[in-house]
Amino acid sequence: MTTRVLVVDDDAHILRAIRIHLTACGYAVRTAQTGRAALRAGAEEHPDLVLLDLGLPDLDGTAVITELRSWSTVPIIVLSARTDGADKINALDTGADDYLTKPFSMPELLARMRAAVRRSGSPTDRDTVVATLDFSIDLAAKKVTNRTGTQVHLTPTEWAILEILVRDRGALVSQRRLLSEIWGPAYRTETNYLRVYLAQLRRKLEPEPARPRYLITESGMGYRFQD
Amino acid sequence: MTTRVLVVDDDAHILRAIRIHLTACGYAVRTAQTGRAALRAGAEEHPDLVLLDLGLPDLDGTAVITELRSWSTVPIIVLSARTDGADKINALDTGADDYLTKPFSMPELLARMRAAVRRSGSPTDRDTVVATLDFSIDLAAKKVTNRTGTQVHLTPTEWAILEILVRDRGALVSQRRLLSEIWGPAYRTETNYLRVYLAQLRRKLEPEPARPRYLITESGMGYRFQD
DNA sequence: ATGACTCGTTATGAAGGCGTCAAGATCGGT
DNA sequence: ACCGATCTTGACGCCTTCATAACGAGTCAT
Repeated sequence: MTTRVLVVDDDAHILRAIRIHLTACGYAVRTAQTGRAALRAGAEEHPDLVLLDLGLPDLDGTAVITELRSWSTVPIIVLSARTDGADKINALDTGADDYLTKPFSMPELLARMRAAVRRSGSPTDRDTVVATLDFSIDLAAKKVTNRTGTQVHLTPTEWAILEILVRDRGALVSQRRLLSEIWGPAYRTETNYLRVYLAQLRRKLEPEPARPRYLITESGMGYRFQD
Repeated sequence: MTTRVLVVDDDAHILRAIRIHLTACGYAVRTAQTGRAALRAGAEEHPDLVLLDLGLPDLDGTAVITELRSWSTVPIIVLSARTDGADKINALDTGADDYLTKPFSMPELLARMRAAVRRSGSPTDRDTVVATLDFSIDLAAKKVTNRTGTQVHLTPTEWAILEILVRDRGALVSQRRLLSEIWGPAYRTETNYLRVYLAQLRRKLEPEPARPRYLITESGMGYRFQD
């Protein structure tokens, strides 16, 4: 679930510096040095975010924005050495989401990237539906639908547990984390609660509650949601 | 369809200057000089955009952002005299969409406002008419029609609740969000109100008010409009 | 085999949430 | 000032949900 960033700049040094920083912060980085390469990479890889320098050798920066915007709503943050106000306004009105003037501070860029990704993530509601063979879970609508199409009713606690497990689907979630997040840190040792609620969830979701396919127990460690 | 902007700043001069500029550009401007007034105005008027100064007399600016973000996704642009990088990052991570340092150029602010509104605008509006087997709701005309074709009369509060539920039809809407959007953040815990009005809506809309088909209660979490 | 341990399952009293009704309070128009 | 519509507020009984305990099954080391 890493965020994929397309970085476009004609200066190989800057490109390298940004790549190192972003990779260290957990982003998957793809780079392009020309406008055409940027458009190709955008179409091929559908990045979650674009960092765009306006001073490209082949195409005007605003042309890249226009072209991208003709088919995509991916957030675009412009990085530019031009301090001219008209450039800023032009880029923003063409479809850019944000505009930073070089030199900028790396922490600020990272904060603006987080803000841009956060914005683009929620309203579109794409990744919020997790479907299996037997049921599907809509995290945004807080809705679980059966294979027959009927809705499954979950209590607040059941939903809280399922939500954590599904958000980190595939990964092992420790009992401690579940208990701390739902009941509070003081209940870290009440593993009893988890057994009760996991049983209820299995009865409601699993085709064969006695032999769980999705809500897996890792004995002594925690639980895992498996697709 | 003019864009309504809430401008928050403790300095009356700046407030006045911004108001004049924005009004001249076709925005509908509402102002607030304190954090509390801002939160009240936000809940009452549902602005399309918030311009927020961080240096308020009563509340910390980030507290205002947090409170707004607990129930609203309205774009927030922070205007601040603080040039400190940490403030910027903090505000952005709390939920702000953009951050401008004073003094800023008016054209740039306007361009960033256009970008923020553009982003937030379109993805939410779906069909304005929602029809079920028993009634149909016209969100644009604010009208509800019975199966027999007669119009159902709703009070303003009833309509406000129904509108929120129908706009996010299928999704669970938390009690907190309903109360914050309609009565204001201070009424977050008055779940009593919701019970009364949901009962009234059911009596007017449901074929069998005792056994709701459309206005579903999710105990402990919120309400859902089901098609 | 025994005991220690973890897990799944079920049952139950208590607490809190919910629907309902009805009586004041408030507001707006005549 | 009056009246109707609307909103607030409190009280009551029902129902859902929660915490908790008890018990059986499986696993592992001794």
